[in-house]
Amino acid sequence: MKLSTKGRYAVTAMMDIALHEKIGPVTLADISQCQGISLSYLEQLFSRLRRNGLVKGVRGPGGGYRLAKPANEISVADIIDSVDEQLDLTKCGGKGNCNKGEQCITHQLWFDLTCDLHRFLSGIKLDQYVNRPQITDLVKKQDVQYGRFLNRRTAA
Amino acid sequence: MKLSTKGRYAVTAMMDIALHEKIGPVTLADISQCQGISLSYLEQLFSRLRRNGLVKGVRGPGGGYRLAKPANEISVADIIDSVDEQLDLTKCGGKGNCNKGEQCITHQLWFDLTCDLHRFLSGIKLDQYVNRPQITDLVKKQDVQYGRFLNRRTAA
DNA sequence: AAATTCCTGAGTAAATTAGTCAGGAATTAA
DNA sequence: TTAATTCCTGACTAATTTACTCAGGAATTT
Repeated sequence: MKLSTKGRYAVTAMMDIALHEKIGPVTLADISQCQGISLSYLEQLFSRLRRNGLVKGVRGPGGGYRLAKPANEISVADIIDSVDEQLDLTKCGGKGNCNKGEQCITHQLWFDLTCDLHRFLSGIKLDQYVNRPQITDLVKKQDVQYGRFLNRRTAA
Repeated sequence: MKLSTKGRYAVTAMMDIALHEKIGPVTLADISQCQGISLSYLEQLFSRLRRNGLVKGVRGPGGGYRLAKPANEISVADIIDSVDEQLDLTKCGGKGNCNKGEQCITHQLWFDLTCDLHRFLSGIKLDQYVNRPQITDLVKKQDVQYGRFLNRRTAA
């Protein structure tokens, strides 16, 4: 696990999709424009999110990305792990050979911290933010601003 | 706040000092050798740790660095904030102008997350690890291995 | 058939991390 | 008082990661 802007981009994009689940698939082009992330970079990130089973791609007009499972089953930890592919803070990848084959003095600290942090971020699911009026209002407003989903009938 | 290898280096180094508080100041040369971090990089990091009031430098032979306050008053968050100088995960630095002057849809999420994470890492103090037999044993063993503190009388 | 969108991979630019080098300032011990 | 030790500073470089660009193909819808 690492915590940097890359993971933030991924979570932001996933949130955008989660917030529009009821409308239908969300295109990367839309996310790119509305969230200010380059399209190609999003494609890189989504390639990983897809391989990790967090999203499903739908091709063709009207297509885009949807969540591959319910929003209450996708955690911030899942997303960050998908794009950063680092599961822990230890130098040694949890093996305990961080200092010339032996444990370094902070191995235990990082090991514990990784567990705690992972547990913590695993507890934060996408759906926790999806239904806050504070956020849904903001989303509606911004969708109008960007002219999103204008000629789309709401999906099943 | 960011969570990367830079912060890990800093925490590792601080732990090394905390673990030897009773013996006396710890030199960056020692830390460099024992923890496998380049001396000059350590100097960069300690420049910040010093300016942030976490360590005190003691010059001259027998010198080194000590903690500027008790180990139970120094948290992992303090250390990471010192070297990474980023207090939050939001794109906008907490200002809420992340998307063309307005809040982006994930502002609240990052804002909350930052608070939680900060609180969490603030709760982990250096002294929590200093007295674990598991760790002190390891330290003693490695100190012998590296020939540390051989001709030093234990300090006050 | 044409438009849309995902999807892939290779390549580049920018930022951050990590390390190198050179030299000076304070302190201790011989 | 000299020499050794150690902090301390700043400028520079290398490596890695992050972010972006470009080009083109595959599936799907209209």
